[in-house]
Amino acid sequence: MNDPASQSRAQEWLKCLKSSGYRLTAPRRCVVEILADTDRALNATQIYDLARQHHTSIGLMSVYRTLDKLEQLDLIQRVHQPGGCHAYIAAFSGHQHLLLCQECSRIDFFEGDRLDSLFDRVEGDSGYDIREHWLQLFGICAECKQKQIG
Amino acid sequence: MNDPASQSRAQEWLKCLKSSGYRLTAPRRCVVEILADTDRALNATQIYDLARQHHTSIGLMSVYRTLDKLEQLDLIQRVHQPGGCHAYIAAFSGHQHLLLCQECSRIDFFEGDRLDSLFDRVEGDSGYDIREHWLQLFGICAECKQKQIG
DNA sequence: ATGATAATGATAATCATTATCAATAAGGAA
DNA sequence: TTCCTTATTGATAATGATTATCATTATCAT
Repeated sequence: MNDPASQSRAQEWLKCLKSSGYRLTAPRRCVVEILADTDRALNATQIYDLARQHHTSIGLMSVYRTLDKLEQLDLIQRVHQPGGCHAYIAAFSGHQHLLLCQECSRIDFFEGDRLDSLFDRVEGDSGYDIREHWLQLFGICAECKQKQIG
Repeated sequence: MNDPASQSRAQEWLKCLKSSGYRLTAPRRCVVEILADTDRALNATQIYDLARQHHTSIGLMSVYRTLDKLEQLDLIQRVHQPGGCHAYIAAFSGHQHLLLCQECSRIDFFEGDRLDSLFDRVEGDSGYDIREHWLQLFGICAECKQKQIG
Protein backbone atom coordinates (compact mmCIF):
# COMPACT_ATOMS: atom_id res chain seq x y z
CA MET A 1 0.00 0.00 0.00
CA ASN A 2 1.34 3.45 0.92
CA ASP A 3 -0.50 4.74 -2.13
CA PRO A 4 -2.17 8.10 -2.71
CA ALA A 5 -5.54 6.58 -1.79
CA SER A 6 -4.48 5.66 1.72
CA GLN A 7 -2.76 9.00 2.16
CA SER A 8 -5.93 10.84 1.29
CA ARG A 9 -7.79 8.53 3.66
CA ALA A 10 -5.40 9.50 6.43
CA GLN A 11 -5.97 13.18 5.61
CA GLU A 12 -9.71 12.59 5.73
CA TRP A 13 -9.53 10.93 9.14
CA LEU A 14 -7.36 13.72 10.52
CA LYS A 15 -9.82 16.26 9.19
CA CYS A 16 -12.61 14.35 10.90
CA LEU A 17 -10.75 14.24 14.21
CA LYS A 18 -10.07 17.95 13.94
CA SER A 19 -13.66 18.89 13.13
CA SER A 20 -14.77 16.78 16.10
CA GLY A 21 -12.79 19.05 18.39
CA TYR A 22 -9.73 16.85 18.84
CA ARG A 23 -6.23 18.22 18.52
CA LEU A 24 -3.93 16.80 15.88
CA THR A 25 -0.92 15.43 17.69
CA ALA A 26 2.06 13.38 16.57
CA PRO A 27 0.81 10.13 18.20
CA ARG A 28 -2.60 10.52 16.60
CA ARG A 29 -1.17 11.20 13.17
CA CYS A 30 1.00 8.14 13.60
CA VAL A 31 -1.86 5.76 14.43
CA VAL A 32 -4.01 7.24 11.69
CA GLU A 33 -1.31 6.81 9.06
CA ILE A 34 -0.71 3.19 10.02
CA LEU A 35 -4.37 2.17 10.02
CA ALA A 36 -5.22 4.13 6.87
CA ASP A 37 -2.41 2.37 5.06
CA THR A 38 -2.95 -1.33 5.72
CA ASP A 39 -5.19 -4.16 4.57
CA ARG A 40 -4.62 -6.19 7.75
CA ALA A 41 -6.51 -5.87 10.98
CA LEU A 42 -4.13 -4.59 13.64
CA ASN A 43 -4.48 -4.59 17.40
CA ALA A 44 -3.14 -1.98 19.81
CA THR A 45 0.18 -3.72 20.40
CA GLN A 46 0.81 -4.27 16.69
CA ILE A 47 0.13 -0.61 15.97
CA TYR A 48 2.38 0.35 18.87
CA ASP A 49 5.22 -1.76 17.50
CA LEU A 50 4.80 -0.48 13.94
CA ALA A 51 4.70 3.07 15.20
CA ARG A 52 7.94 2.73 17.10
CA GLN A 53 9.64 1.13 14.08
CA HIS A 54 8.83 4.02 11.78
CA HIS A 55 8.47 7.01 14.03
CA THR A 56 9.81 8.50 17.17
CA SER A 57 8.55 7.51 20.58
CA ILE A 58 4.86 6.97 21.18
CA GLY A 59 3.06 5.63 24.22
CA LEU A 60 0.83 2.57 24.15
CA MET A 61 -1.80 4.62 25.94
CA SER A 62 -2.05 7.01 23.04
CA VAL A 63 -2.63 4.09 20.71
CA TYR A 64 -5.55 2.86 22.81
CA ARG A 65 -7.00 6.34 23.12
CA THR A 66 -6.71 7.06 19.41
CA LEU A 67 -8.34 3.74 18.57
CA ASP A 68 -11.26 4.61 20.82
CA LYS A 69 -11.78 7.94 19.10
CA LEU A 70 -11.46 6.57 15.58
CA GLU A 71 -13.95 3.84 16.44
CA GLN A 72 -16.42 6.31 17.92
CA LEU A 73 -16.19 8.38 14.75
CA ASP A 74 -16.88 5.22 12.70
CA LEU A 75 -13.60 5.60 10.84
CA ILE A 76 -12.36 2.18 11.94
CA GLN A 77 -14.13 -1.00 12.99
CA ARG A 78 -13.27 -3.90 15.22
CA VAL A 79 -12.65 -7.22 13.44
CA HIS A 80 -13.79 -10.45 15.07
CA GLN A 81 -11.69 -13.48 14.28
CA PRO A 82 -11.31 -16.94 15.84
CA GLY A 83 -8.01 -15.83 17.34
CA GLY A 84 -9.33 -12.66 18.92
CA CYS A 85 -11.55 -9.63 18.65
CA HIS A 86 -9.29 -6.71 19.41
CA ALA A 87 -7.96 -5.84 15.98
CA TYR A 88 -9.13 -2.90 13.91
CA ILE A 89 -9.34 -2.05 10.25
CA ALA A 90 -10.68 0.91 8.30
CA ALA A 91 -14.48 0.95 8.48
CA PHE A 92 -16.20 0.06 5.27
CA SER A 93 -18.68 2.39 3.68
CA GLY A 94 -22.09 1.16 2.63
CA HIS A 95 -23.35 -2.35 2.93
CA GLN A 96 -20.25 -4.46 2.89
CA HIS A 97 -18.92 -7.52 4.65
CA LEU A 98 -15.52 -8.96 5.47
CA LEU A 99 -13.51 -11.50 3.53
CA LEU A 100 -10.50 -12.68 5.53
CA CYS A 101 -7.53 -14.62 4.22
CA GLN A 102 -6.58 -17.36 6.66
CA GLU A 103 -3.11 -17.57 5.17
CA CYS A 104 -1.83 -13.98 5.02
CA SER A 105 -4.55 -12.42 7.22
CA ARG A 106 -5.34 -9.87 4.59
CA ILE A 107 -8.86 -8.44 4.68
CA ASP A 108 -11.07 -7.58 1.74
CA PHE A 109 -14.68 -6.52 1.44
CA PHE A 110 -17.63 -7.73 -0.56
CA GLU A 111 -21.19 -6.64 -1.17
CA GLY A 112 -23.83 -8.70 0.57
CA ASP A 113 -26.96 -7.32 -1.00
CA ARG A 114 -28.63 -10.68 -1.56
CA LEU A 115 -29.32 -11.27 2.09
CA ASP A 116 -32.57 -9.38 2.51
CA SER A 117 -34.77 -12.29 1.46
CA LEU A 118 -32.97 -14.56 3.92
CA PHE A 119 -33.49 -12.04 6.72
CA ASP A 120 -37.17 -11.74 5.85
CA ARG A 121 -37.57 -15.49 6.05
CA VAL A 122 -35.77 -15.69 9.39
CA GLU A 123 -37.87 -12.84 10.78
CA GLY A 124 -41.01 -14.71 9.77
CA ASP A 125 -39.85 -18.07 11.10
CA SER A 126 -38.39 -16.86 14.38
CA GLY A 127 -40.54 -13.91 15.31
CA TYR A 128 -37.40 -11.82 15.79
CA ASP A 129 -37.20 -8.21 14.73
CA ILE A 130 -33.78 -8.21 13.07
CA ARG A 131 -31.74 -5.06 13.58
CA GLU A 132 -28.17 -5.93 12.62
CA HIS A 133 -26.11 -8.67 11.07
CA TRP A 134 -22.57 -9.86 10.85
CA LEU A 135 -21.34 -11.81 7.86
CA GLN A 136 -17.73 -12.79 7.47
CA LEU A 137 -16.15 -15.23 5.05
CA PHE A 138 -12.84 -16.92 5.74
CA GLY A 139 -10.68 -18.44 3.05
CA ILE A 140 -7.52 -18.25 0.99
CA CYS A 141 -6.98 -15.19 -1.18
CA ALA A 142 -6.00 -15.44 -4.85
CA GLU A 143 -2.41 -14.46 -4.15
CA CYS A 144 -1.93 -17.13 -1.47
CA LYS A 145 -3.54 -19.76 -3.69
CA GLN A 146 -0.93 -18.98 -6.34
CA LYS A 147 1.88 -19.35 -3.84
CA GLN A 148 0.55 -22.72 -2.69
CA ILE A 149 0.47 -24.04 -6.25
CA GLY A 150 3.87 -22.69 -7.26
CA MET B 1 -35.29 -24.62 30.49
CA ASN B 2 -34.32 -27.48 32.81
CA ASP B 3 -36.28 -29.82 30.57
CA PRO B 4 -35.63 -33.49 29.74
CA ALA B 5 -33.96 -32.42 26.49
CA SER B 6 -31.22 -30.47 28.23
CA GLN B 7 -30.76 -33.21 30.78
CA SER B 8 -30.16 -35.76 28.07
CA ARG B 9 -27.80 -33.30 26.44
CA ALA B 10 -25.84 -33.09 29.67
CA GLN B 11 -25.71 -36.89 29.81
CA GLU B 12 -24.48 -36.98 26.23
CA TRP B 13 -21.70 -34.50 26.96
CA LEU B 14 -20.62 -36.40 30.04
CA LYS B 15 -20.54 -39.61 28.01
CA CYS B 16 -18.42 -37.84 25.42
CA LEU B 17 -15.99 -36.55 28.05
CA LYS B 18 -15.76 -40.02 29.51
CA SER B 19 -15.15 -41.75 26.20
CA SER B 20 -12.44 -39.21 25.46
CA GLY B 21 -10.55 -40.42 28.50
CA TYR B 22 -11.53 -37.68 30.94
CA ARG B 23 -12.74 -38.46 34.43
CA LEU B 24 -16.19 -37.37 35.47
CA THR B 25 -15.78 -35.08 38.45
CA ALA B 26 -18.17 -32.89 40.38
CA PRO B 27 -16.86 -29.61 38.88
CA ARG B 28 -17.15 -31.00 35.37
CA ARG B 29 -20.68 -32.25 35.90
CA CYS B 30 -21.55 -28.86 37.28
CA VAL B 31 -20.28 -26.87 34.27
CA VAL B 32 -21.85 -29.36 31.88
CA GLU B 33 -25.25 -29.13 33.53
CA ILE B 34 -25.22 -25.35 33.47
CA LEU B 35 -24.22 -25.03 29.82
CA ALA B 36 -26.48 -27.83 28.65
CA ASP B 37 -29.42 -26.14 30.30
CA THR B 38 -29.33 -22.54 29.08
CA ASP B 39 -30.19 -20.54 25.99
CA ARG B 40 -27.81 -17.69 26.90
CA ALA B 41 -24.14 -17.51 26.13
CA LEU B 42 -22.22 -17.62 29.40
CA ASN B 43 -18.61 -16.75 30.14
CA ALA B 44 -16.34 -18.39 32.70
CA THR B 45 -17.23 -16.00 35.51
CA GLN B 46 -20.95 -16.31 34.92
CA ILE B 47 -20.71 -20.09 35.00
CA TYR B 48 -18.60 -19.88 38.13
CA ASP B 49 -21.21 -17.71 39.87
CA LEU B 50 -24.10 -19.91 38.79
CA ALA B 51 -22.25 -22.99 39.93
CA ARG B 52 -21.64 -21.61 43.39
CA GLN B 53 -25.28 -20.56 43.72
CA HIS B 54 -26.60 -24.04 43.06
CA HIS B 55 -23.84 -26.37 44.07
CA THR B 56 -21.09 -26.74 46.55
CA SER B 57 -17.73 -25.12 46.09
CA ILE B 58 -16.06 -25.11 42.70
CA GLY B 59 -12.89 -23.39 41.54
CA LEU B 60 -12.79 -20.90 38.70
CA MET B 61 -9.87 -22.85 37.28
CA SER B 62 -12.01 -25.90 36.81
CA VAL B 63 -14.53 -23.84 34.90
CA TYR B 64 -11.86 -22.64 32.48
CA ARG B 65 -10.45 -26.13 32.07
CA THR B 66 -13.84 -27.71 31.48
CA LEU B 67 -14.71 -25.03 28.92
CA ASP B 68 -11.50 -25.81 27.06
CA LYS B 69 -12.31 -29.50 26.92
CA LEU B 70 -15.92 -29.03 25.87
CA GLU B 71 -14.83 -26.65 23.13
CA GLN B 72 -12.18 -29.06 21.87
CA LEU B 73 -14.79 -31.80 21.71
CA ASP B 74 -17.06 -29.42 19.71
CA LEU B 75 -19.76 -29.69 22.32
CA ILE B 76 -19.82 -25.96 22.95
CA GLN B 77 -18.88 -22.98 20.81
CA ARG B 78 -17.64 -19.50 21.52
CA VAL B 79 -20.09 -16.70 20.78
CA HIS B 80 -18.81 -13.42 19.36
CA GLN B 81 -20.78 -10.35 20.33
CA PRO B 82 -20.09 -6.61 20.24
CA GLY B 83 -19.60 -6.68 24.01
CA GLY B 84 -17.10 -9.53 24.03
CA CYS B 85 -16.07 -12.88 22.65
CA HIS B 86 -15.59 -15.05 25.70
CA ALA B 87 -19.03 -16.51 26.18
CA TYR B 88 -20.01 -20.05 25.25
CA ILE B 89 -23.18 -21.82 24.24
CA ALA B 90 -23.98 -25.37 23.17
CA ALA B 91 -22.56 -26.03 19.71
CA PHE B 92 -25.16 -26.32 17.02
CA SER B 93 -25.43 -29.37 14.84
CA GLY B 94 -25.57 -29.05 11.08
CA HIS B 95 -25.50 -25.87 9.12
CA GLN B 96 -26.96 -23.32 11.45
CA HIS B 97 -26.29 -19.73 12.41
CA LEU B 98 -26.88 -17.56 15.44
CA LEU B 99 -29.78 -15.26 16.16
CA LEU B 100 -29.10 -13.10 19.21
CA CYS B 101 -31.64 -11.04 21.14
CA GLN B 102 -30.19 -7.66 22.03
CA GLU B 103 -32.74 -7.23 24.79
CA CYS B 104 -32.64 -10.45 26.83
CA SER B 105 -29.43 -11.88 25.29
CA ARG B 106 -31.16 -15.12 24.44
CA ILE B 107 -29.66 -17.05 21.56
CA ASP B 108 -31.52 -19.00 18.87
CA PHE B 109 -30.41 -20.73 15.71
CA PHE B 110 -31.56 -20.60 12.12
CA GLU B 111 -30.79 -22.41 8.90
CA GLY B 112 -28.72 -20.48 6.41
CA ASP B 113 -29.03 -22.70 3.40
CA ARG B 114 -29.57 -19.89 0.90
CA LEU B 115 -26.04 -18.63 1.12
CA ASP B 116 -24.28 -20.92 -1.34
CA SER B 117 -25.06 -18.80 -4.37
CA LEU B 118 -23.73 -15.72 -2.59
CA PHE B 119 -20.54 -17.54 -1.70
CA ASP B 120 -20.11 -18.72 -5.28
CA ARG B 121 -20.45 -15.17 -6.53
CA VAL B 122 -17.95 -13.84 -3.97
CA GLU B 123 -15.48 -16.58 -4.85
CA GLY B 124 -15.74 -15.62 -8.50
CA ASP B 125 -15.47 -11.89 -7.90
CA SER B 126 -12.70 -11.96 -5.36
CA GLY B 127 -10.61 -14.96 -6.37
CA TYR B 128 -10.79 -16.25 -2.80
CA ASP B 129 -11.20 -19.93 -1.99
CA ILE B 130 -13.85 -19.69 0.72
CA ARG B 131 -13.46 -22.20 3.54
CA GLU B 132 -15.67 -20.97 6.39
CA HIS B 133 -18.26 -18.36 7.19
CA TRP B 134 -19.80 -16.64 10.14
CA LEU B 135 -23.32 -15.30 9.98
CA GLN B 136 -25.02 -13.80 13.01
CA LEU B 137 -28.21 -11.80 13.20
CA PHE B 138 -28.94 -9.42 16.06
CA GLY B 139 -32.41 -8.27 16.96
CA ILE B 140 -35.31 -8.41 19.38
CA CYS B 141 -36.94 -11.75 20.03
CA ALA B 142 -40.70 -12.23 19.87
CA GLU B 143 -41.05 -12.34 23.65
CA CYS B 144 -39.18 -9.07 24.17
CA LYS B 145 -41.19 -7.42 21.42
CA GLN B 146 -44.38 -8.32 23.30
CA LYS B 147 -43.03 -6.85 26.52
CA GLN B 148 -42.12 -3.60 24.78
CA ILE B 149 -45.64 -3.20 23.41
CA GLY B 150 -47.39 -4.12 26.65
C1' DA C 1 -10.47 -51.96 48.73
C1' DT C 2 -6.26 -50.16 46.64
C1' DG C 3 -3.18 -47.43 44.08
C1' DA C 4 -1.64 -44.94 39.97
C1' DT C 5 -2.52 -40.73 38.35
C1' DA C 6 -5.84 -37.32 36.54
C1' DA C 7 -8.01 -33.42 38.41
C1' DT C 8 -8.70 -29.81 41.71
C1' DG C 9 -8.08 -25.28 43.63
C1' DA C 10 -5.24 -21.92 46.28
C1' DT C 11 -1.73 -19.05 44.86
C1' DA C 12 1.25 -16.58 41.93
C1' DA C 13 2.37 -15.03 37.27
C1' DT C 14 1.15 -13.07 33.00
C1' DC C 15 -1.12 -10.25 29.64
C1' DA C 16 -4.28 -6.73 27.97
C1' DT C 17 -6.69 -2.80 29.13
C1' DT C 18 -8.02 1.16 32.08
C1' DA C 19 -7.21 4.85 35.61
C1' DT C 20 -4.24 8.50 37.54
C1' DC C 21 -1.80 12.68 37.26
C1' DA C 22 2.16 15.74 36.66
C1' DA C 23 4.47 17.42 32.56
C1' DT C 24 3.97 18.72 27.81
C1' DA C 25 2.35 20.64 23.60
C1' DA C 26 -1.61 22.21 20.39
C1' DG C 27 -3.71 25.95 18.63
C1' DG C 28 -6.83 30.00 19.37
C1' DA C 29 -6.35 34.78 20.91
C1' DA C 30 -3.78 38.89 21.49
C1' DT D 1 4.81 35.60 16.57
C1' DT D 2 4.06 34.94 21.44
C1' DC D 3 1.23 33.68 25.17
C1' DC D 4 -2.02 31.01 27.65
C1' DT D 5 -5.65 27.79 28.34
C1' DT D 6 -6.35 23.22 28.42
C1' DA D 7 -6.42 18.89 25.79
C1' DT D 8 -3.11 15.38 25.41
C1' DT D 9 0.68 12.60 26.56
C1' DG D 10 3.07 8.84 28.79
C1' DA D 11 5.16 6.84 33.02
C1' DT D 12 3.20 4.41 36.60
C1' DA D 13 -0.12 1.91 39.15
C1' DA D 14 -4.47 -0.56 39.24
C1' DT D 15 -7.63 -3.68 37.40
C1' DG D 16 -9.57 -7.78 35.30
C1' DA D 17 -9.24 -11.96 32.75
C1' DT D 18 -6.68 -15.91 31.79
C1' DT D 19 -2.76 -19.13 32.39
C1' DA D 20 0.92 -21.61 35.06
C1' DT D 21 2.41 -24.05 39.24
C1' DC D 22 2.10 -27.64 42.46
C1' DA D 23 0.79 -29.97 46.73
C1' DT D 24 -3.49 -32.19 47.89
C1' DT D 25 -7.57 -34.74 46.66
C1' DA D 26 -10.58 -37.84 44.27
C1' DT D 27 -11.57 -40.90 40.23
C1' DC D 28 -11.87 -45.31 38.55
C1' DA D 29 -9.52 -49.47 36.60
C1' DT D 30 -7.69 -53.35 38.80
